[in-house]
Amino acid sequence: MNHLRVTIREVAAKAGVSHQTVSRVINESERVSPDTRQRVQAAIAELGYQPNAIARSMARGSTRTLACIAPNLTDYTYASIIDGAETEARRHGYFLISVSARDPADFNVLVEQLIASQRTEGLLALNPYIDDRSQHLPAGVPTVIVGARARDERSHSVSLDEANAGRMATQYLISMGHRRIAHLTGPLEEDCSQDRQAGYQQALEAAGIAFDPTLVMEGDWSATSGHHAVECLLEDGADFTAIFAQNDRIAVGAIRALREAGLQVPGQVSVVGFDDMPLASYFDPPLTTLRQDIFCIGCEAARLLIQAIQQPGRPPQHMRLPVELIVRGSSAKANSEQGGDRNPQFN
Amino acid sequence: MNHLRVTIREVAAKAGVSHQTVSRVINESERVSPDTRQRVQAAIAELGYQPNAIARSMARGSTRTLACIAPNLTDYTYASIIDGAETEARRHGYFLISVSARDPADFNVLVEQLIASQRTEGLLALNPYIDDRSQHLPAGVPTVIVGARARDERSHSVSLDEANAGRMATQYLISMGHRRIAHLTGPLEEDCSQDRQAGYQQALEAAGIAFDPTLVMEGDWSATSGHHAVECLLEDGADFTAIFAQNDRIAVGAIRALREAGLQVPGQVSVVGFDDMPLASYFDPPLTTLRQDIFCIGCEAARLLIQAIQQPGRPPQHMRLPVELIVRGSSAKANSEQGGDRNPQFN
DNA sequence: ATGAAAGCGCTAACAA
DNA sequence: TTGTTAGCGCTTTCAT
Repeated sequence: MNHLRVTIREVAAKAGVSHQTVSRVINESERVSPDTRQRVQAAIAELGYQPNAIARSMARGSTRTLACIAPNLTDYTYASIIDGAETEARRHGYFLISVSARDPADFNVLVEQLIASQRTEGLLALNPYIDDRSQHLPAGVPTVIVGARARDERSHSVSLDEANAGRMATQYLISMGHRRIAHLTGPLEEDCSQDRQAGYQQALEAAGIAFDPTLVMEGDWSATSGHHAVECLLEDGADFTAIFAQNDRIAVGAIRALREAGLQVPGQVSVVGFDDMPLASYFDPPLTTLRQDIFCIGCEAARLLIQAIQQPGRPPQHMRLPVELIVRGSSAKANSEQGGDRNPQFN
Repeated sequence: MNHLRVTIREVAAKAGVSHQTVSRVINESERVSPDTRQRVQAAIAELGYQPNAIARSMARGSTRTLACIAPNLTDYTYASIIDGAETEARRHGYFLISVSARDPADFNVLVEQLIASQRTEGLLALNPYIDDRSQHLPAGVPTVIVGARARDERSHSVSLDEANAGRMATQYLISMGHRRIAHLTGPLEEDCSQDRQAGYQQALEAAGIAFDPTLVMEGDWSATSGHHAVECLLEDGADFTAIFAQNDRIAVGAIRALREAGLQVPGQVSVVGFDDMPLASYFDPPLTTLRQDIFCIGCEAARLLIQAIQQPGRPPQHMRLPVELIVRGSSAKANSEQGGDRNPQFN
């Protein structure tokens, strides 16, 4: 096997044309006679010629590659967004380089290596921290923020309608007769956690229920943090008949802790999660949760980014996708004899 | 902001040196006087110069980019391998382009676009189908097969010691007194499913238990397929006191189906899964499973691939990583009064 | 220690 | 319709 790759000029020589004509053929230009095209294509096939993508990027000044920076690549949410974005990108002839940034410093290094180096033409920033002093988005490069609010005048964004989602979950629990609703959040430095909490408070307010900050516990999205939050709540003698958890893993951890304390779900405490992760319906009890079309978020983000690349002057777009409440077994009507002033752990 | 990026020549002009000297500075060559270096670095900082990665790739003939083709990017197993590989690749100065190939045709297109176009220098093929007539690995390009056996004389591979894992799970159940052990596999066209099943059969044989093909059900890795497999087994009146499922999702589906049939887990049927996925310990009952260090598999795969790129003549390496049995609540000793000849569905 | 010249493989602009 | 000439921004000889 010939290790030296065949170039456009060798094809040209073989076909008896100039290298430019070969270029026209591989770029599907109309300005080539059918006969010439035929000969060039034959030469290409015979030599097994493949255009060199880097040389094309160089000559065109366009790499047809996007960058995606996420906190990690394994969380189902991030992985799904990336999968959606990758699929959509490829439909448009783009590739996606996905990297995980463990911290803001890492994020900045990656922006430099991927964007400033012009290796990629646009950036998908998944769930960046809101503190813009620690993470620097590149100026002058198309950027789509996913899962958080845009933080400047240039960036586009795609996210859920988080506040509305928070309201929906809370309203649902209120409609089931719950008035003491604990709230287990993700890291409050993340936009989505803040927005979901805002929705939670709005729903309480709308129902005339006083917001009780002692019922709010911050977590880190892990089941362990949900478990711990409920332990703390119970230790403090908190009084609640329902829990709204900001993701399904927190919900699952919370349910475990409730069980360990001898509380029944949903008999004594109802639990609502968020995400509708793949096995949400296989937990015991099956999780009531807010479903987001996470693959779609990734697709839309990639679509927006490619539009931004191809139409530079375009004003920033901000997409908000809806969520859907999926009612399963982890939530139920509040027990009427179980008053809001009795601590459920003593039932 | 100047949209036209600053080049090496502008830096050179500003520093009063040739562009080549700037090149030496950014490539950390020794052959530059401290004084010149200083001036160049000042000019770089002042102009905000960033080397163009594509031009460097072009000039060097090396893109420092790897390709990773996976069936999808969302399965926890694939996502973890990719995360591990990406992290390791970056430690070595490489980026990773990850794509999902929905079918073998897609796989071949991607190989062409990513490898043959010389956009990437090596390939990580996750769990490719064993049928090598449908998926064409590139010749002459460093390749590491992950999660399957190497299919040619050139490719490297990283995978679990699947057969041994299958034996371990089965031996464990046998040691708990089970003799009628059903086996729920993944798609049998995948190497790992075959190998795990081989281990299962070996363990039975070693224990003098006849292999009963009616106890083996093929699935597609989904919880639904596990659920369905158990339904079929029960409908057929199959006789078993334990199940070895080839992944945790299948196990979870199986447990659901057993419950629906009124069977207790692990009271009447023990279940062992595979993977130790993140919430395995949060299911009811917590899953007994085989844990694999999946992030490590990704790291090793990337390490091997980069070695293969940097030392072309290197003979193919084949790494096999161990698994670990994690005993939790879904498995228990076989009920002595629950004979091997009674159908558990009638208990 | 530094600079000049020659490409890497391709596309784009202009000629013919 | 086709060919010629210049680069793209950098690295790599080879001089000096």
